[in-house]
Amino acid sequence: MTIPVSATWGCDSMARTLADRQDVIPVLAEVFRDHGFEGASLSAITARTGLGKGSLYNFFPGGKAEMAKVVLAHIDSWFRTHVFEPLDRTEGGLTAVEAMFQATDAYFRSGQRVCVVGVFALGDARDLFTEQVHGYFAAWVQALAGALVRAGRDPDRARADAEEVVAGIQGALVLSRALNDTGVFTRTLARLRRIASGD
Amino acid sequence: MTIPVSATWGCDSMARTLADRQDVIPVLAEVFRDHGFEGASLSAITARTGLGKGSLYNFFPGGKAEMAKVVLAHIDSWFRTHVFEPLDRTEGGLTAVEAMFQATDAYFRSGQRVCVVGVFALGDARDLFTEQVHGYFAAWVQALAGALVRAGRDPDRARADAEEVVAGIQGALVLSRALNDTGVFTRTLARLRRIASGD
DNA sequence: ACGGAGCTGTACCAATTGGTCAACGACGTA
DNA sequence: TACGTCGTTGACCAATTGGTACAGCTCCGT
Repeated sequence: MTIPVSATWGCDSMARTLADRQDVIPVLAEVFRDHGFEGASLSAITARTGLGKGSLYNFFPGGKAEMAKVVLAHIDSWFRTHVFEPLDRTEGGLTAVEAMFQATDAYFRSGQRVCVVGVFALGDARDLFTEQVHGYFAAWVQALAGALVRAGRDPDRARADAEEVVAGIQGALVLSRALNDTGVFTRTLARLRRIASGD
Repeated sequence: MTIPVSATWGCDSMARTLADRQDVIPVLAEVFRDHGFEGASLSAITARTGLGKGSLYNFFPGGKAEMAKVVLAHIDSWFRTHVFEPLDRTEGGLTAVEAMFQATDAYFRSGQRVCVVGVFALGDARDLFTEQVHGYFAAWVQALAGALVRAGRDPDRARADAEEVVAGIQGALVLSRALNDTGVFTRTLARLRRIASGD
């Protein structure tokens, strides 16, 4: 009945548990992305990850809530290193801003992939993960606004522009998914680029 | 135990069921708004509406799916009469556009209320109500783009602007809810107004 | 070779899910 | 006053939910 682990795995062992927990996180992210927090049932999670409940609760003793927290932390970390910190490091130019748009377009697959944090923000999950949901968007707006200020924009205007860009990205995700048209996302991103570069 | 219907209602009878079914729809909309489609459990619905499951299934034999369809139709109808049609009727000016922004701000309570269609669009429910989700946003973009064209804007530009405004509204809902700050919604709406009026 | 540590699948749990249905009782008519 | 109609209720259903417990397994250090 049961297949020996080594038969399907066959590598050295120490890395096993650590590697697996790490490897599972992106899969969990996809499940939460597709179904939201409430909709991500344990059966869906076990099916997509290929892990039994035992393993899942071994990795994440806190159950679904901990899985979601880890996923949010993983996303936050990705955006911090690939988007927020490059923006923070930028001096005068707008190349980091353009890099942000490219990273965003790639990450969300031109609107075919939805934002987990955005999905959480719209539902009940917001109140379970207030901190992380708030932190993600606040960090994004702040990083972008800072970069715009350093590019010479008026601080109030920079903050307003940053809010509009971040909101615009989220809205483009909603709209392109609703209309099932990646063109909407691409076009909206193009217009947001213009806003970011100061019209 | 049971209170006679006439004691709480006291009107003529023929209208009763019809009136009730109509009255329930906004309550259903609130439940779907708060919890999404999957999250709107029948127990939550019975609690908020005060109706037993029997009455619910008497009004909506199709169950949750029919309730959601009716809610979507109700929302669509509201937007058609209060937003889309005024936009369609407008001739040259932008007063209907400004009216749209005011109606939108009031409807979404400056971002404290979320868009049911947007919530559905991001989740599994999109594929259950493809038609209605698509129709709502397509109609909005089209009505707004038409008004902008009639106000003298280049058709391609008008469509891009309309997409950006509608997406921006949805994004502002996400962002203001995530940051728990209605100011974000108000500010973003102000900037979208500028886009709509041609910078 | 042995033993312990820890990963894994799975049976099981109470609670809840969406949905059904038969009995109840309020109503208008006669 | 009696009756038939019909909306309503809440118990009940199988299925599924998130979560627990545990026995069995593989693996590693000794």
